[in-house]
Amino acid sequence: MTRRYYITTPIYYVNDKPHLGHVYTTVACDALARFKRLDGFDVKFLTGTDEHGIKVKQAAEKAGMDPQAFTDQVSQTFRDLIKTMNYSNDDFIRTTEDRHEKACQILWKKLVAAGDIYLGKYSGWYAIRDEAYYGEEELTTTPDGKKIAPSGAECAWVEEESYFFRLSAWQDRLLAFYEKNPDSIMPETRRNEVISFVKSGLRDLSVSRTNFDWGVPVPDAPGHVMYVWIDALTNYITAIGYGDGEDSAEFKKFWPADLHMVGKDILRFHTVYWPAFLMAAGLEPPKRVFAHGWWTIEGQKMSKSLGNVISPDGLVARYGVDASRYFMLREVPFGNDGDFSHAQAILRINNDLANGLGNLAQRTLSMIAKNCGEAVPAFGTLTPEDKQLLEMAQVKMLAAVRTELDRQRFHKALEEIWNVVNAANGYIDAQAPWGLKKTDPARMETVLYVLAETIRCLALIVQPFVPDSAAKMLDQLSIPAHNRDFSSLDAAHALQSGTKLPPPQGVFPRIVEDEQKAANG
RNA sequence: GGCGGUGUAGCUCAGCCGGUAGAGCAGAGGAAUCAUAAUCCUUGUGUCGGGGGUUCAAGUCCCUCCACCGCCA
Repeated sequence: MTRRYYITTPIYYVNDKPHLGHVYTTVACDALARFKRLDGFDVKFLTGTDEHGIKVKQAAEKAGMDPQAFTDQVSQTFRDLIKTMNYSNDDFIRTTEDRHEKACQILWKKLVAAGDIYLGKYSGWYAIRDEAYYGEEELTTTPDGKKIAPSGAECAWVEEESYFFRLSAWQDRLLAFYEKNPDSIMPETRRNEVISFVKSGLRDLSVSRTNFDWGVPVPDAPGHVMYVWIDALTNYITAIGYGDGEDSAEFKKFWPADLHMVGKDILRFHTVYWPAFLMAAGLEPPKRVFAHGWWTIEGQKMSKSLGNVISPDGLVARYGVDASRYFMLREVPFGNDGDFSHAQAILRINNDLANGLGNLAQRTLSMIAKNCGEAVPAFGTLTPEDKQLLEMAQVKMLAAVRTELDRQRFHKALEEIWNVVNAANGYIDAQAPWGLKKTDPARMETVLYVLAETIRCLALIVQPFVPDSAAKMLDQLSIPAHNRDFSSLDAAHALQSGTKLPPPQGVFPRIVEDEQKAANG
């Protein structure tokens, strides 16, 4: 059995500056990718940027730049996040790369050969600003006869030659696919939306444009470039070598993707258009598309005009990478919308990370440093309490977390982990090793051993979420690099008594802000 | 308007195929003092949105009304 796992973020449109929303999607994928790697899978984790389209072309002109130079620059702001947020992506795709043009054209030709693409004429009310067509009934007319879209953009009647994808022919096969693969769209409420959309009937899809040239040229059709979706969605197969043909080893290995993570705004494209394109080309649809929710900021929509957009740099400067990652994944049931409030972030970070896991490690390791010769203590006969905690940490926790993450329930996975953190803090209080120090030093060592071993397990499993902090904890337990994947998360790989330990250091700092700053948000 | 969803403790949310409500956080009280002024224990009498119905029994099923949200290229 191939234990492989292919996970993707959307490609981000370079017209936008990176913000909390982008980071949220990618962090979720990153945590999953890291988890799967540690769990023994051969993982491919892809992210990238979407760089074509009339808007980009215009933005480049406005900046007085060549479009390629312009996208090079803007795309870089997204690549910078790899360091800022500590992403572990295996590749970064850009739609302006040669390999992508190749892949798009191969796919296009497949669709043509299958008879699913034909030349037609597109006409309608077009708003350049929105890069979108509107129906007559959506428009309002100004006194001087201008047609205005609901967005406020001015529209003009446009007719152009365009290639169409025969989406209308795929309705039944799409519905059959959803039926047979109930987990292919999550959460369930999104699945319902998609199904009802498809049931309401599908129109053919315009898939080329002649009014701009910043895109992938349509094969054998001078003047046409591919329009948005074939170009953008194809990135998922480009990155695994589809440009070298569908027999390429990497493509065979990684397709179909296990998970396309998307924001709910692009759900339809991923669950209707994309599977239809793929099936038409004789390829399998992705196994799952998961649409997560949006963040509001202190109860308000995130928007430039409100000036409440959270930048990745700002986020990390304030809380640190790991704490930021933790908060995003822990605070909200994944799939729901959530609110980002600084007060809540501080509460969560301080309670769970600093006071919970961080303090547990610190109190345990400093007792060991002071009382056990700076080495992993010896242990005697284990009591039922000892065994119970170890069983939780070494056996049950990983299974539970695995189950939750396989359904993208990040908050639940973290909750499972923190059940063990809380149990350990309860255990240390009940056992009171600081009292045993005088009455029964041998028992004290056993208790500290059980705690240290529990912390080892916790540090291992927390790696996907807070990679740097986890590494520090593992360093403090002198765990070698080759014993840090989940195959070591069991009793057989437990700490060896006598192993020298470095001096303990705090791993999760408390966030302390003066009231003024906290009040201002 | 059509389809779907939500409305449960101050806040965020669990409550599977019905048997008289739970968790975390916040708040209150206490214990302990190893630790990042951290930890542990105790503490929840809520019209389960309103009204009606089915049932021995309904947040849990049915109808209806109200509010909010999503999708309808």
